[in-house]
Amino acid sequence: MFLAMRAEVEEALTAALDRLGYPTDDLGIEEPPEDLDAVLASSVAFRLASEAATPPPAVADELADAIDAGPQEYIGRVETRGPYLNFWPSERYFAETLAEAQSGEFGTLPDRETSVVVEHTSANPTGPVHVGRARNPIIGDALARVLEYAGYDVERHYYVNDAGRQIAVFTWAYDFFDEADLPEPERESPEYEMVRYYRAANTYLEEEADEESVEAAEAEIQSIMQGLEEGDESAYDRVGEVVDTVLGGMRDTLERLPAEFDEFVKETRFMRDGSTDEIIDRLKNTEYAVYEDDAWQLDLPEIDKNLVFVREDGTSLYTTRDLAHHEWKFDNFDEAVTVLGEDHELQARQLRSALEILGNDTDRLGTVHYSWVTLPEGGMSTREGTGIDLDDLLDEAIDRARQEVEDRLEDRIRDDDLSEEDIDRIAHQVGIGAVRYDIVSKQPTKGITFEWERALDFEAQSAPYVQYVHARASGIIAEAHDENAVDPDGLDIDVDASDLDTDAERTLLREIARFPAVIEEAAEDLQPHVVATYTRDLAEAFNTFYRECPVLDADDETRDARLALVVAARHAVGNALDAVGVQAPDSM
RNA sequence: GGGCGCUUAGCUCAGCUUGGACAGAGCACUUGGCUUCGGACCAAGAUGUCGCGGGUUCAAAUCCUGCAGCGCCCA
Repeated sequence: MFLAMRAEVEEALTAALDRLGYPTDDLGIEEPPEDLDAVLASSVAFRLASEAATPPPAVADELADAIDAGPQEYIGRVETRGPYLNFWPSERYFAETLAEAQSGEFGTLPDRETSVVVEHTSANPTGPVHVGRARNPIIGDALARVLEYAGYDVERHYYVNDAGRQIAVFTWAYDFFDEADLPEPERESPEYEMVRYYRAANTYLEEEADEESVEAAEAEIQSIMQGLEEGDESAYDRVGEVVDTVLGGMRDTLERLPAEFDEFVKETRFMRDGSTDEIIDRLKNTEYAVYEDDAWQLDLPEIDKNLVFVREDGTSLYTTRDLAHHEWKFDNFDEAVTVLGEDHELQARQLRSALEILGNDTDRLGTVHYSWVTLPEGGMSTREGTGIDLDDLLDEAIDRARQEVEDRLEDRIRDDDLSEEDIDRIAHQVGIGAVRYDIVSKQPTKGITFEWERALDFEAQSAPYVQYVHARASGIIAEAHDENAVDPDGLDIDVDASDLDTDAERTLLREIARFPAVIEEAAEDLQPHVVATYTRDLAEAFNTFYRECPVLDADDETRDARLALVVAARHAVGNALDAVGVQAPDSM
């Protein structure tokens, strides 16, 4: 109802301004400070004061009178406080919020009939997924979920860099080294087994081999790359075997988050189908193309650095192939969103600019950048084998969560004997949830230094705090279910929201009402972290309500109204967690 | 050298896109609350040169500009 109320406030304010002969271009809509339980406010009076030659508070009063005159559904009353206009919700606002949130779909916005492809992770298939890049699948998956809630038709893609030099080196190494000479893998999983060849190759080329051996290896690596460039099927097969094996293992790790993909799109696909060559031809014919230092470049407007799109040796570059990739996205989807590390910032700007030059509407392209997770001693590298594997982080998180559950087992008030399976389930939900929540709740552009204690802190403003609210709400509903056979997914009782008249109940209902607007904002700005911030506010409102308002022991009318409120809160908190990819346990 | 990003309480972070009501949370610290639906909770207290300087404005954490520290990028 928040969205509807905001629309109504905008309309009423515009009409009032119009009637009084004021400009309506800037309504100054904002949210009121916390000590006011109004839902919306406006500071427009400040801006009109000089024009009206009247002090702001007087203008505000004048506007309030003008608005009062009109008919309203969700605006209960308008009051001024100094120069500010504050809008209080009507009884109907609360009643409809309560009714709307009885649905398990609460927070899902109407279908936009717009398809969007979310590309995320896209890490080079060279070895185990490490924590340095772990923000990508977590942010990317949350973003995809938020967009689905916002009514988009979403596909998740992983773009596989299978054409770069690193992969050619890897392919050469896979043939060159004998497994017997390699160290034991850190885990029994394909990517851990395979990365040994990759690391051995880099050590060999950089430190161990004599000049002659390096030359021989380089010749082989070059021939693999040339083979790909020329469409040699045997080169694709050799590279494909290595890439698919490593990727298979990485995929298993990502599924633990869970981050799943609808499609793994290979870079070589756009070499094989000729679209990269076509892009090169078209770029050469644009007015921005220059031939300098034996390479074809684009002299992009507003970007100092030229974009090289054909190398000296005639081969294409990563970005050239990515241009073909993006035109393919534009052919198949209405919008495209990409989650990229901060190191791709320049590339992304060049890509956008080049796509524009090629005649594409780049408003359809959205980009989210995130900073690395680093260790106190520095960055993480697959090649050097420095860093924390995501598998290890998740294992540790689950172990610590399990320990936490077991420690709390004795002083549980609720006598619902947890089985071994329950403990295992909770450990997974809480452990993985805590990791995801910690990452998704921060702005992606801020750097994170990884520290075990901090990453696995279950107190703080963390997932378990919010998950606990869901478990509490579920507990109450289950109990009510036992007593009255109510449907836990929505109460079919005739409920009057006006029975919910304490501050705690009203505050909770106002928080619940905001959820769809939060989804809309997160989707619009591609910022899933605002949903995480919201879950905390909602959880806090619920806990205050929980403390002050007994549900099952209240008199019949109040009990039914409060039960409906608990159902609504459960849907809001459950779906908000779901939107950022954190599981909502029914018990913990 | 050039470009992009970050800097808010002792610590971890919201708020900045669209300037507006005393800058908000959590952790840690002090205190109170379990015969009551789940204490991974609630309530109260204390905590700030919003990196530094200048500018625009009735009004700046928010916009512009210079600088510093850190991170990243420049076939």
